[in-house]
Amino acid sequence: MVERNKKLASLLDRIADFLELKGEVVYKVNAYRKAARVIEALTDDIEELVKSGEIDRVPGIGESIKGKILEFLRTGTIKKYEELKAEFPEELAELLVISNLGPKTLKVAYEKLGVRNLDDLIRVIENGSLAKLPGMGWKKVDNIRKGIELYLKGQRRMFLGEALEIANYVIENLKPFATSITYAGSLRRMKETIGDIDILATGNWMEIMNRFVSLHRVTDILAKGETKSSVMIGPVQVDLRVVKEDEWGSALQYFTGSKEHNIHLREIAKEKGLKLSEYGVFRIADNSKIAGRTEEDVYEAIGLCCIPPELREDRGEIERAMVGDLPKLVKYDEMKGDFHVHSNWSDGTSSIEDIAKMAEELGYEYVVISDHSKSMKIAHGLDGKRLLEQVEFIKKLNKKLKNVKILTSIEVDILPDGSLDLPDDVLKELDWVTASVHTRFNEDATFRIIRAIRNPYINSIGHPTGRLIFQRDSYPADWDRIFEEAKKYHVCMEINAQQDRLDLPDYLVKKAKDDYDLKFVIGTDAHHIGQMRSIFLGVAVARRGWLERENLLNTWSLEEVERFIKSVREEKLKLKL
DNA sequence: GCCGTTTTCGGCCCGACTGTTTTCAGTCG
Repeated sequence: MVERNKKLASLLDRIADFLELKGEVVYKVNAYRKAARVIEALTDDIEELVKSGEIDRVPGIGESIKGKILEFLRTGTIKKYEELKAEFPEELAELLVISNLGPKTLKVAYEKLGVRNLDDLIRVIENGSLAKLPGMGWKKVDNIRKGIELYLKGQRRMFLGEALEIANYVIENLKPFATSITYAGSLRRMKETIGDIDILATGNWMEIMNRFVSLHRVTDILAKGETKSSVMIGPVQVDLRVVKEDEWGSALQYFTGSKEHNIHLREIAKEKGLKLSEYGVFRIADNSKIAGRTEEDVYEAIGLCCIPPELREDRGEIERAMVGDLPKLVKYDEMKGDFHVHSNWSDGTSSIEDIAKMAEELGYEYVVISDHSKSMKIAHGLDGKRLLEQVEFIKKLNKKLKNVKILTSIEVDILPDGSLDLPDDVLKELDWVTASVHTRFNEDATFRIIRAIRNPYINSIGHPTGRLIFQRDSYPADWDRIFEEAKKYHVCMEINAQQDRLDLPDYLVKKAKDDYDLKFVIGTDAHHIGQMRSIFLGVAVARRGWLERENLLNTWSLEEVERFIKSVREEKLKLKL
């Protein structure tokens, strides 16, 4: 995420909060919110866009907000924000994230009861004065109390992999009783983290709902009805909805989202005299239903081709679907190899033979064994001598293997000065070389990565941002410069498929593809053969990054990959001369 | 505040639920 964009977005968000508290018209508030989302999603620094004049073409940013952006770039803040901050306590706006407590209620509590922060709010709930306000009552106050409890617990999102496991458990157990059943929401869009799980089914609602709430792993039943039930499975909320067969497509479309995608879609429907809801597509004129049974029907009725769930974030996919020009995304079942697996030669627990066997089982043509290099002492990293022993070992093993080839490799450490942890005369013996940063996560890594990219034997950068989801942010880095250099030196970006990495993240994948036409490799970074199965998480990131076959080496045959490696090495040696 | 092969003004996504209402406001997804 571009740091400056993030700061600007949060400032605009806060202005929206204050305006909402002030009672401004909702459209004005929404305009600021939308602009904040748009700016946050930009992969280019907002200052660059202003300089180049491209800012005028960014949807959702008009004269007024553009003026505030200029002001922000000039002064580091926005006068309107400072004024509003003088009018309302900042802490008050923060309370808006509490469920069941909206701006209207909060405004009245502030004006009539002097509520300025969470402590004040709890106090007026306890002493009953909030319930006495006009339009309020004990039930509303009770719901706000529940909202506060949730807020204090700090709702944790979960990894995509965790959510999929739970969703699949529910679906497997309900499948025998449903005509159709699948997961929807951010899970179906394969977002990197998931809040709660939405499952959609058709069939006999009573049977399905009964089975659902009595699943073994259910720890709490929150609600049970004809169309919607909610349970807790451990700390995770799972919602199940049962819909009619002829509403399956529109319901699936609606519940898959994203919200932004759906809003944009409905605007387009409206322009065409249509109305889109979870119940179907209707002609506004006579309220007749023209689609709803399948998602394809729904999109088609609005004049679009069906958009893969991973793209539904309103980042240009709707415009592309209107002209029938969606990317042909890589598919989950077309992976022909894994570019990053550790063996028991370093810190992995599986033998190279077992890794080969697993690769065969997964239907691969090749697997890249890349252990750690020597400076990773904790991981028993390989020095030059042991690495060359491993290369000899693999050469012999390859002669015995029939269906799969092991490519020799190393995950060589990029040292603090940008040099590599192994000499070139060792690296040149390998089929593939991945270079990764494993130290000094707080320092800007741009020059280190660029120096590594310029090495003639490097093929890819491993987990390029170094982030750990929920745990550690990316180190600061100038991705434009890195991608530019990677393009010049034919270096691929890894999409690391470990569930807590997913690195490169989807938005940078899209940027690297769109702006620099880079190539990518998915590596599971497996330390045990079981983890090789998680490659689908990497494919999900690739799809969310709009990748097609030509962008992703894993979809290529062994022959294509070897040809690519050979030509790239020749090119790079030429550059060196 | 943004936006325009219906427009430079007058619109702005759709529906459900809840609670406090006697016709609707607030909140949510």
